[in-house]
Amino acid sequence: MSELHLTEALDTLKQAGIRITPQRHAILEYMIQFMSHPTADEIYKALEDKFPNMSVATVYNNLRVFKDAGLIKELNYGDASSRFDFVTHDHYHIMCEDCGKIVDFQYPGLDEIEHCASQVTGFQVNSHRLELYGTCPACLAAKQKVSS
Amino acid sequence: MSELHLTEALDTLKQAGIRITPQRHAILEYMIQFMSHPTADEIYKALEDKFPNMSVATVYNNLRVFKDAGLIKELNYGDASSRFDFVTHDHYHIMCEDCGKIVDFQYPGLDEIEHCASQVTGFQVNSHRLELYGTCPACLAAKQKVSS
DNA sequence: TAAACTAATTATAACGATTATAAAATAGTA
DNA sequence: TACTATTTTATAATCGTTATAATTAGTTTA
Repeated sequence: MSELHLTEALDTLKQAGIRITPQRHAILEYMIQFMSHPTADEIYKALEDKFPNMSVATVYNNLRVFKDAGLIKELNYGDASSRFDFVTHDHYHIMCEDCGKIVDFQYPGLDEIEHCASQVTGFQVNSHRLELYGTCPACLAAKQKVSS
Repeated sequence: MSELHLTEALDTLKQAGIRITPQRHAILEYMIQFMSHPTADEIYKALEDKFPNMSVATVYNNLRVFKDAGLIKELNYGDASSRFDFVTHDHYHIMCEDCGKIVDFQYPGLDEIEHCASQVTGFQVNSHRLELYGTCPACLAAKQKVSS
């Protein structure tokens, strides 16, 4: 399953004429295997055993390469580091405001809103970003315990 | 109209025990009058005639104060500077990927999606963020001209 | 397979937005 | 008017990210 994602991803790169280096292979492998939403620095730290000489710039460069190739998405959160998300199927994110955990969830097409906005503003709409914020079950439970 | 927003905003601050300084007054006035989505630096530059000695830190500090008081919202765009939006009624933003222009538009309640996500993930949902991206009419026209 | 060409990596320094700090100034109140 | 906590200012620091230039290494072609 995750093997498939990896070979597909490598194929996409090859198609686009992008070289497959060991570092790129490892970064992709990491993102697919853990399916988390890591920062560039987390990836860098996770791979420093395997690549003691790898530069942070390499991580950033390659994340941009992957992003341009459509393999991953970048999630911005103001001052904090960007997080990167391997693209599988369309999904949205819900983030815990207490612990920062990010959970995926699916929701059927919001194409409707893109169409509506296009009508009203005259924009040609390419994409949208939707995120929810709240408190995750674990943090809810923790709060419950404190207050009781 | 914008007068009303200003006095309301000042009132909110007073209620919260936050002092009204000339700088705060001017920043609020600027945001309400132009109803744009300025960066901290744009505000800083716009007010440097009135306050030649004002520090950038003052702008940042007060934007945070206003944000905590619920008067404004912060819009993050990765590496680029945050933009700040005076809160009036609920609306969403659509951004031009070519020139960076941000336009407001309204769309009736997406409470449905908050409810749905809550069911699926077990989160308590507090808020959401939705943004659209595309090309504005002016940039569309410019492209048309070039290609014809 | 080896040479050649080009792209990628590394190490480092730079950048830019934002924040921390400490001293000076000031708003709000008694 | 005087007091006191808050705010402003000026400056330096921080941190994520990117630019640069030299070195290394994929890939292609002979």
